[in-house]
Amino acid sequence: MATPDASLDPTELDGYLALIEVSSLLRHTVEQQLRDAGDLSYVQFQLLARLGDSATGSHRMTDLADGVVYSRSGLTYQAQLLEQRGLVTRAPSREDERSITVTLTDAGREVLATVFPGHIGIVRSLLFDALSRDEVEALAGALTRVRAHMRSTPPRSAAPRRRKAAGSGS
Amino acid sequence: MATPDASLDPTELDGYLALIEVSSLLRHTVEQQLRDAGDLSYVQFQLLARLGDSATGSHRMTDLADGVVYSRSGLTYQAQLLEQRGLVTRAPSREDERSITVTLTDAGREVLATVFPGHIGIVRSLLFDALSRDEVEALAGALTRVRAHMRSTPPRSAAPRRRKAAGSGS
DNA sequence: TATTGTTATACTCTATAACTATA
DNA sequence: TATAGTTATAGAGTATAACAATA
Repeated sequence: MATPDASLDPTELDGYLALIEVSSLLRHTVEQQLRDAGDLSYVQFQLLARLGDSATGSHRMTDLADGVVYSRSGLTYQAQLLEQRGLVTRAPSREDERSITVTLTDAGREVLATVFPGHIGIVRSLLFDALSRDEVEALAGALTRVRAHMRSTPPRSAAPRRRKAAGSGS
Repeated sequence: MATPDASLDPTELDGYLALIEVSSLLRHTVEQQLRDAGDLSYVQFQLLARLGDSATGSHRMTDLADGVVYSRSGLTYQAQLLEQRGLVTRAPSREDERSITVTLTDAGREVLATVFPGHIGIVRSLLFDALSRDEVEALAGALTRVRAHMRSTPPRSAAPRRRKAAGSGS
């Protein structure tokens, strides 16, 4: 068998398959927990968490979209759901009237706080309890590298808000 | 306790966040490639690949469901789509008339072959090109450990009456 | 009665395109 | 014209429960 670019050695293949299964199972388990504990989808949780991480508790819609890799309409949809539940507010920005500033409410922080311990508990028990300290560091190190690589790699279609240069006459 | 179970140290947190983003992006990119190259969803690809890995090219529905973590109805849905496209056949098993044996067709193998190089190419360029050999091994090692741990951990709620012991390989 | 699988159905989520409004 | 966001809409995917058939 040849080993051209389009192949993986056994270690790589195993790593890839393990990554898929691990992330899949972790995601699945976490989603259930989030649903049970706070009636949140994973995306909704990510949005709230992102707002919670911000010093102001706010972000523009566009900034929220970046990193969650979603279509704008998808973000609008999720933001509406969160707003309806009173977990965030949406208000036009004064600096740029085109922008909408999304802000975490107290209720939003509460839900986040309610959900967080269980979330972390799952990540710990499912992901990290199996690993030694060295392995944790190796894993984090490798994945951080990969993440940086991915971020710097032209995603060929996940461009933030680039219109597709679809040839002639749009 | 200063560091209770329900918390993660910075390295762990970073590792977790990196895992989420990496797997998410990888999945997203691969899904597009599979869609473009073979009009397959990731789940459909997984099912075909699983059949392709089998010596006989066949599996029972139940065996296919295991490891893809889906509901049975979800599997039926996907299997129907694949059958309609002629990529698999479904036939009752003679050993156990309750079981359905799903078998990869030549057309299925063809699609798999068409799609595979691009798939692998993405995994390589996105995931492994950023890592040294040592990192690849460390990543694979850690994730393999985690996977084994997860497989041996009671899914806490995804087990109606599923008492299937014996963790299998791969 | 337990297991294998299907069907019916409802729902969530995502993506595309057309649209409004501001820069 | 380009950017920020929404709306309309359509489709894929998933889960649950009821169901039939075999062990």
